[in-house]
Amino acid sequence: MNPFVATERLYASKLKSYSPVMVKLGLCNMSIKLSKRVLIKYLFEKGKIGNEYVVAGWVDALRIHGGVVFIILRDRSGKIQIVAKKNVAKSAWESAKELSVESVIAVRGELVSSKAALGGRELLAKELVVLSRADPLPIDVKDYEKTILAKRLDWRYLDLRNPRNLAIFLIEAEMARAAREWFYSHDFVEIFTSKIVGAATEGGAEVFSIVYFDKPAFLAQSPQLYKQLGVIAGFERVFEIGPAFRAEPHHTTRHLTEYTSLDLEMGFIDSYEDVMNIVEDLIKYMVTKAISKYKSEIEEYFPNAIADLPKKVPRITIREAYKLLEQAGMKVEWGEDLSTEAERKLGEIIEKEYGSTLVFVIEYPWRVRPFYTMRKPDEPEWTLSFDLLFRGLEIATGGQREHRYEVLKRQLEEKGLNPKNFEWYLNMFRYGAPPHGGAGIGLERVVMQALGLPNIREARLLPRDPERLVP
RNA sequence: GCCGCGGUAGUAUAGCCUGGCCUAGUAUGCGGGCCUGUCAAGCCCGUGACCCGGGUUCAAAUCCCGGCCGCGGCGCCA
Repeated sequence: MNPFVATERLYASKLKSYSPVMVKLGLCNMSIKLSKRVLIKYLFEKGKIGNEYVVAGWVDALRIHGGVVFIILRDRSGKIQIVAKKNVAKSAWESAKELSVESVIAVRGELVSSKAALGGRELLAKELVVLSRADPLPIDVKDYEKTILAKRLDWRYLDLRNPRNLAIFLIEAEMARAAREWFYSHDFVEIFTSKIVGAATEGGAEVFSIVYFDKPAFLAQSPQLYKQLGVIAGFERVFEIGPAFRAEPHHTTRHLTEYTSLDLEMGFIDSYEDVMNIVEDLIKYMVTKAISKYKSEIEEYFPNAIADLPKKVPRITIREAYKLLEQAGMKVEWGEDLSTEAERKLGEIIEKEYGSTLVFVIEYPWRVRPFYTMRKPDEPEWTLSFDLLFRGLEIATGGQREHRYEVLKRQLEEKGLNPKNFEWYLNMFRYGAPPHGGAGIGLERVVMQALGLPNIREARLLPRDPERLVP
C-alpha cells in the first residue's frame, strides 16, 4: 500500500462513527468518502491517468469562467488544478462557481493529462462538496508582503496558509528535531525543568511575576540553575528545549518576551573550549540539516538565506574584538559589553576577514557576566565565557561555570545577590560537583539569521512582545 | 524604560509640508453581468475609508493639544 493512502486510512479508522454535526451537514449522504482521500502529491507521483480519485483541501485560487471553473486545490502535500465543467458534471460545476478562496472542499474526479495544467495533470471534477465555505479574507494570503506583520499576526492561521510563512516553521521544526537527534547521539539526556520558579535565576534580565497561591513566584528566564542540577545529580550531560521568559520591554526586531531556549550543560570538561566545540558542532548540524532538507523552499522564498556554514568558526577574545572595532573606526569602551552596533560591525569584519558568518567572542568581562561564570584564573577581571554571533547577532551564550562552593558564594555576594535566595543552589556545590559548562541558544534567532528574516516575530508561531498578548 | 516615526475602505497606499478645487484618487478584495482552457484570467458596472476626544479657523484628512494603538532605534539580552 502506498504511504499516502496508508496515512489517510489511519486517520479514517479513528473515525469510528459519524458525528451528529456530520449528519446535520448532510456529509454522511455524500458519495465522497474522506477516508478514500489521497494526497495531491500522490496524483503526480503514482496516479494513473483515467482513474478516479478523491482529493480534499483548501481552494488556493479560483478562475470562474462561463461554463468552466478552474480551482487550484491545495493540501499539505502540494497543489493540483481541478476543472469543473458544466457539460461534464453540472452539480459539481454549480458548486464550483459559488466557491470562495480558502474554502475547504472535497472532490471526486478523473485524473486527466493536460498540456495547459501545472505538472501536466489535472482532475476533472465529477462531484464536488463544500466542507466549509470561507468568508472574504481579512488579509492577503497570496502575497504576504501586501499586509503589515502586525495584521498578519492578528490572523496568524491565515498568514500560515502562505507557503513561505509555513516553511519558516517547517524549517524551525527540522532544526529542533536535528538538535534532539544530535544530543541523543552524543549521550545527552533530555530534561524538563520547571518554568515556575521561586527566585530569579540570574538577577540580570527582568522577570515576570506571577501569583502562586499565596506566594510570589516568577516565570523562569532560563533553565540555567536546573540544568546545572542535572549535571551535578549525575546525568553528566543534559539538554532542554523549552520556553524562556524575559520581562524586558524591548521594541526591536530581535527580541521576544517568550522564546524557545535550546540549553545544554555538560560535566567533566577541561575548559570552556569543550563547550564551544559542542555548540559549534550542534549549530552546524541543526542548520545544515534544515537548509538541505528545505533547499527548494529556501531558494524560492528566502533570498537572504545563508547558503552554507563555515567549516571552522573563528574564536576571538573580546579584547581582540575591541581592537578590530577600533581599527574600523568605531568607538568602544574596553571592559564593557559589545553594543548592538558593535556586534553588527564585528559580524561584518569577521565575514570579510575570515569568510565566516559565525564567530565566537570569548573572555567577556566579569562585570557583564552572571555570578555563576568562572573567571580567568590569571586575569579575574575576564571570564571563561563566550557569545556566538551569527551574522552580527548574538544567538548563543555559554561558558564554564564556577563549581567551587566558596568561590561561588563569594561571586554571588559580589554581584549583590542574597545567598539566602540561592541556598538550595549553593548547597549543590557542597556535595560533589564536577567541573562543568554549558550554553543557551535562542532557536528563533538561529532561524531568523539562517533565513535572513527581517523580524524575529516571523520565526515565532504566536509571538509575545510588550504589547502583543493575543492570539 | 528613554527616543523617533506613524494611524485614510477588508488589505495596501495617494492626498497632509503649503487648510478650500476631496462629492477623498489608485490597486487589490468584495457584489453583479458577459464568457468552456484559465493560470496574479479578462472586460463592463457597482460597493466601501480620513483612530478617538478637544481646540484654532468662514472652512480641517490636512494645523495645535490630549488619549489610545502600531512600527522602529537604543539600553539589555537569546
